[in-house]
Parts: sequence; structure tokens; C-alpha cells
Amino acid sequence: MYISKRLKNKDDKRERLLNASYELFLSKGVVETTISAITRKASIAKGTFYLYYPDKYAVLNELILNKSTELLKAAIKESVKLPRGNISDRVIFIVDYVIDYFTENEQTLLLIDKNLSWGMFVESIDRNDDYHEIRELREIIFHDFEEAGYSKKRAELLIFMIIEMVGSVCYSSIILKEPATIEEVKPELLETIRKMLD
Amino acid sequence: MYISKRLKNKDDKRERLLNASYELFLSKGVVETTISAITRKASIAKGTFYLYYPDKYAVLNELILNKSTELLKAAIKESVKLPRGNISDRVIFIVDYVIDYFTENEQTLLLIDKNLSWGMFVESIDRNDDYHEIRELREIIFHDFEEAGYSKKRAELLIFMIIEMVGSVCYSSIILKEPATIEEVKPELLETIRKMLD
Amino acid sequence: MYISKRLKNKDDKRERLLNASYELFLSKGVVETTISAITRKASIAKGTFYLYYPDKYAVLNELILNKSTELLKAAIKESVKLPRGNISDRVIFIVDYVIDYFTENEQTLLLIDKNLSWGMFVESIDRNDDYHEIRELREIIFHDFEEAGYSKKRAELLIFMIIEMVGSVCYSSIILKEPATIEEVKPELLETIRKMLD
Amino acid sequence: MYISKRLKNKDDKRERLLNASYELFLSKGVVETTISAITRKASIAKGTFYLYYPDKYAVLNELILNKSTELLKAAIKESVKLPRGNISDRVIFIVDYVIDYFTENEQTLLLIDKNLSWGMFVESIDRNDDYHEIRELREIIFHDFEEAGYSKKRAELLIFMIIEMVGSVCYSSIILKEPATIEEVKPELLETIRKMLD
DNA sequence: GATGAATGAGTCTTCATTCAT
DNA sequence: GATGAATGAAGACTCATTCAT
Repeated sequence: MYISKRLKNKDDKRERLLNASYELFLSKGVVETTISAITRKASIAKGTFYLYYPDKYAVLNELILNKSTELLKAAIKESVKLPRGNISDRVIFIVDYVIDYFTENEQTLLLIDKNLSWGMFVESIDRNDDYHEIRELREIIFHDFEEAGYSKKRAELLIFMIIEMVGSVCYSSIILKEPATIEEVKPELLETIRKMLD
Repeated sequence: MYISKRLKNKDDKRERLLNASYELFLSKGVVETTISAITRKASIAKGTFYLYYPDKYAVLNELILNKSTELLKAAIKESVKLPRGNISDRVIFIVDYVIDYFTENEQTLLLIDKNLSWGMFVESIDRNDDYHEIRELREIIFHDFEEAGYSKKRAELLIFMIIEMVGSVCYSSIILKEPATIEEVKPELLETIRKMLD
Repeated sequence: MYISKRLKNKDDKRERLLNASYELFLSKGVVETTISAITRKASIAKGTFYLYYPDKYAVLNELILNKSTELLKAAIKESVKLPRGNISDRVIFIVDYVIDYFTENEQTLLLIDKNLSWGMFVESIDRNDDYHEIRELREIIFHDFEEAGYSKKRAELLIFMIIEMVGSVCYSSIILKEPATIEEVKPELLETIRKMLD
Repeated sequence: MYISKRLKNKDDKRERLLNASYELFLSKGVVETTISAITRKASIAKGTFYLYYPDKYAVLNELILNKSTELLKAAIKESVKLPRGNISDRVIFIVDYVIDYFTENEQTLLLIDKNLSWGMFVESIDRNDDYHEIRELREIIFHDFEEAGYSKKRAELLIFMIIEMVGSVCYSSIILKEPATIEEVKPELLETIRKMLD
């Protein structure tokens, strides 16, 4: 009881720092967000920040990981209804879901895209028990790829390239509206991915 | 004579500021580079900086534009030998050239990728007379695409998607070595682009 | 039994705080040593520190006293073999011993010299029962001085001046190597003290 | 005219920083004095401090050097009337002067004693043209010592030991009144120095 | 146009101290 | 007595920007 309450309290502070940081990163940008502002918004003493994170970039990394796996988990949850075996359909379904999410949540895209690294992402998926859905999806996709004649390595690289492309195309078309709006770009993007997978 | 000399002098200062900034941006990063450091390296008084640029980000934008068009012009210069008509070959040749350049110049990739925007790029190409080679290349490519049955819009989007993918795949594989080195990624990337263009 | 165990435990904590502080004061300096670092090194909770000492300077004073009386007691222990009556020989023997000790233990010199005050030293000698050897030495020396015709007051001042000179000459020559190393300075210092005592 | 005015202005700021620091070091102590307080007292912007000194300890060193050479120059000025040849008289005259000065200016003693290093002192005397009187005095004293049969090395060490003794005896007796007041200690100290020089 | 000394707002970071458990 | 999470006051230091020369 004693320990659990303190642990809860600790998690509470962490949570509040994450939430405050998230809002500030989105509204003012990472560089313009100060530790003072974060702790003020979180109603926590400035010094306490340093008990949880060494600097704001540690918070940022945790946020990016949280948000991107959250998104992926949601996409997966929807994709399970699809029949197995057809890689294109599954990948395109997920990409479609992700694009829609980013269209609705520009700010999250802003945060994730400029900062998410593939290595960090993969490592976290393998390490954290919460992400077993994502690992399962990976297995399904890899299995389908193998059946379609891809080596594991080529499958991974293909997924990687698709993710990179989707991320930066979304960024440009959703945030900057360049060279066209996401509505115009989306069908072409999906079509292109389909070609890549054939 | 007197005026031209002053203009020349002015350009000289601009040049020195650009060079000093470039070196510092590469070695210390943009955020860590101060106006003081730039002017010190350029052997120019601090206040003089503001006669040429409003802040360091203006220098950064100019640099990115310079470097990326420079790169593109070099790639084009090599690609003119290719026979017209075959879009895939031309695009892949240029992408190949760009990948090799980035492999040799990691720092430049670091600077360009995180900051280059499509809109800025396109706009500068249309505005600046120095970039007529790039405009010519664009015409050639678009013409080839049209012959292959693409609309102008679709052609532009395809190019856009390829550039975005190449940029972010290079960044991840060259800088972060994730999920594999550029040597491993490159053949898959080129192959994928070929599929996209078929 | 219960109480004695608690007292023992308390002394144990005190001891650990002293030892940890000593090491940190020597290696990082007093100003740079934090309460956190001391309790961490002593494996004691931060708050517990305040149950034993009001601040780090209280620890410092205790340490200086401990170390300097320890040194003096060791010197005395060696000097008892000397025949009584010859003041110069006894004083020079002790000074010699102290110089050698400081030469071997620069860090201790660093700690003691800049912080030891005569008054604190004398007071502690008179108050603490552990220091009876030092009181005895003092009696012997004063007695010898009286026999040589010194008043008690003059004897005390002479001792005082010698101690001050030895301390600061050692500090300068051992720590700073200025104006010469202790090896060069030592014979001159002993010779000068002999003159003072004649 | 243009340059001279700016130089003057620069010196003015330096001067004001020195004066403000001096007063604060004396009244609050070095550790307790902050850069903010110094610049506030000097009516100078905080950032300007760093244009002149890297930290407060650089100011402290300069102050100590200034004050101690100032004192020595004053002592010398008075001692020139003495006939040459008699080392004891000259040295004791100067020591006497210094003791009196410290008696009148306890705070200066506080600042100088705990921080003056022989090496720093000697080096500054040799380097700075303003200190030629001190260099001349040194020549006179050394010459007198040589005539009295001392080697240059022994003479230097003797002077060094006297300075160290005078400094720390003054500190203890004037500031701490231990083991006696300076009035009581002074005759014994002078007498002891006379013995050292015989 | 060029200079660079001066400015001071603004940020990070540390750390002695408290106090609920 | 012991603990250590939380506090927030306090200080060092930076740096974009200005402006008198």
C-alpha cells in the first residue's frame, strides 16, 4: 500500500510531465518549449522535472514512441478483419488508416515525422511487452511476404521504404500543402504503394 | 567602378557569411551555431550580419537551396548523355547519382534533408535564372512522362514521392545506418523506384 | 543493550558520513562537494545527514580537528624518545615529522591548512579527553621553555608563530611548488626555526 | 580621440567592476558574492561582466595583486629613507609597516591572506612595468643579503618564510584574535624575525 | 556601410532543506 | 530514527539585437 501509492504518485508526475510537454511541443514547437513552461503547465516544481527526465528531448522521444505505437496499434486493430494472404490489401489498409489519422491530427504528424527514427521504433517494439500486437502484425506481414516469395530482408526493407515515403509525403502534403493537398496525393500514393508491392 | 566595387565587396561578405555558416551548421548543428560564431569565422563584425540576413535561418534556407540545386545540376550534367524517352533509366540514374553524393557527403545530407521543403525548392527553380538547367531537365522528364501516358499532375506527384522517399531513406540508412547500410538498401531502393515507374 | 546498539548504529552513520565527506573533500574540494554526494557515498538517506550535522562545514571542522590532532599525536608518539630539556631538538623533530607527513599526504595538507584555526585547535585540545597526550606534550614543552627562561606567554606565541609559518610554508612549497620544492625549502625552514628558538 | 575615448570607457567599466567586487568580497565574502550583485553595484549589465572577466575569481586575483602590490609599494616608499646595508632594520621596518596596515584594514587582510600565492605575486612583479619600485627593493634587499654572506637562493627562501609567517600570524591575531591580539603578538613577531635574520 | 561594446531577458541547472510516510 | 521525493530559490551563463561611433 505504501509503496504502491508512491509509485502511483510517481507515475502521475511522469504522466503530467508528458501531457504538458506534448501540448507545448505541439503549440510552440520543441525548441521554443522551456523546462519552466513544462513544469508550470504540469503544476510541478521545476527541479522535479530532472528527477524524471534529463532534458526535454528525453520527453520528446518518449512521446514520439508513445504516439506512433498508439497509432500503429489502432491501425492494426482495424486491420485484423482483413483476410490473410493479401499483402497489398493489408499494407494499403494500414497506410490508408495512418494517412487519415495524420489528416485529422496534423500536430501529431508534425511531432512524429521530424523525429521518429526507424531504429528507435523497432527496438522499442521488441523490448516493450505492451507492443505484442505490433509484433504479431509484423509476423503476419512477414509471413505473407515470405509466401509471396520475398526474403525476410527484402520484406523488411520494403516496409521501411514505404514507411519513410508515407511519412515524408504526408508531412509535405498535409502540413505544407505541397505539391498538392493530401486529398489529391492520397490516391496516387496508394496506387504507387500497390505497384511497389506487386 | 566605385559602386561595382562596393557591390562586389557586399557579395564578398555575403559569401563569407554563407561559407562560415555552412561549416558551422555541419560541424555543430544549426541550433548550436550562434551569430557570434558565424561572424567570428567569417571575420566580419557581428552587427554586419544583420545587414545581410535577418537571422541564421535565412542563411540556412539559402544554403539548403544552393546545395540542393548544386547537387541536382551536377546530376543533370551527367544524365544528359542518356538517350531520351526512357523515364526509368533517367530517373534512376539521377537517384543513383544523388545517393552516391549523399554517401560521400553525409553532413550535407544532414543539412538538406531535415530542412528542404518541396515548395521552397520548386519556387526557387522557377524564379532563379541560374537554374535553367533544372527547368530544362524538368521539361524533358515531363515530356517523357506524357509520352508514357502520364498526366502532368500525376507525373509531378510521382516525382515528388520519389524525392521524398529517396531523401528519407537516405537519411535513415546513411546517417543512422537503420535498418541497414546504404550499400544494402540502395539496390532495393532503385528496384522499387523502377517498379513505381512502370 | 538496545540503546547501546542504537548508539553504535548512530556512531556508525556518523563515521560513514565523516569518511565519505573526507574522501569527497579531498577529491573534489569542499565547495564542490554536495550533501547529496556525501550521503550517496555513505549509503545513507539524504535527510539523515541533518540528523547528525547541520551542514557540510560542521563535518569539515570535525574532520580537520580529527586529522590534525591525529597527526600531532603520531608526531608526539615518536618524540617521547627524545631526552627532555632540549627545546630546539624536540620542536624541530616534531616539525620534521609534520613536514614529512604533509609531503606524503598533500590532500590532507590542502584540507587542514586553509581551514585550521589556532583557537579551534587549542579549545578542542583542552576539552576533549582523547587529547591528553597533546596536553602532556604541551606541558613538557612549556616546562622546557620556562627552564630556558621564556615566560609562558612568550612560549605560547613562539609555538604559535612556528606553527603558522610551518603550515603556510608547507602549503606553498608542497602544493604550489613555490618558490621551491619542499625538499629545497625544508633544511632552510628547520634552520630558521632553530634560530628562532635560540 | 575616438579610440582613446572607447579605451577610457572600457577601463572605466573594468574599474567599476573591480571596485564593486572589492566591496562585496569584503562585506559578503567571495563565495557569497554573485555576478548579479557585482554588476548591480557597478551599474553595468550582467552580460558585460563576461566581456571583462571569465568569472569572479579572475576579478579576485586581480584585486589581490593590486592590493598587495599597492601595500608593498607604500611600504617601500617609506623604507627608502633607511640607510642601506642593514638587512634586519629594513625588513623589520617593512614588516612593521605591513602589520600596521593590516591592523587598520582588516578586510584587506582577509582578502589577501587566504588567496595570495607567492608564485602569482613574483610573476606579476616581474611582468608588470608598474612594479619597478618593488623590483628595485628586491635588488636592494638581495644585495644586502649577499653582502651579509647569503646566497641568492637562501635569501629568497628567507624572505619567503618571513612573508608566509607574517601573513598567517597577522591573519590569526588580527582577524581571529588568536592566540592573542596583534598588539601583544607584534613585538614577539618582530623580535623573532630579527633572530631569523641574524 | 561597418563596427563591436553593451545590453538584459531568458534558460538551464543545481542543491540545501523539508516532510509525509 | 530513517527515508528520499519534492521543492523552488538562486545563480551562472548565453546570445540575439541594438546603436553610438
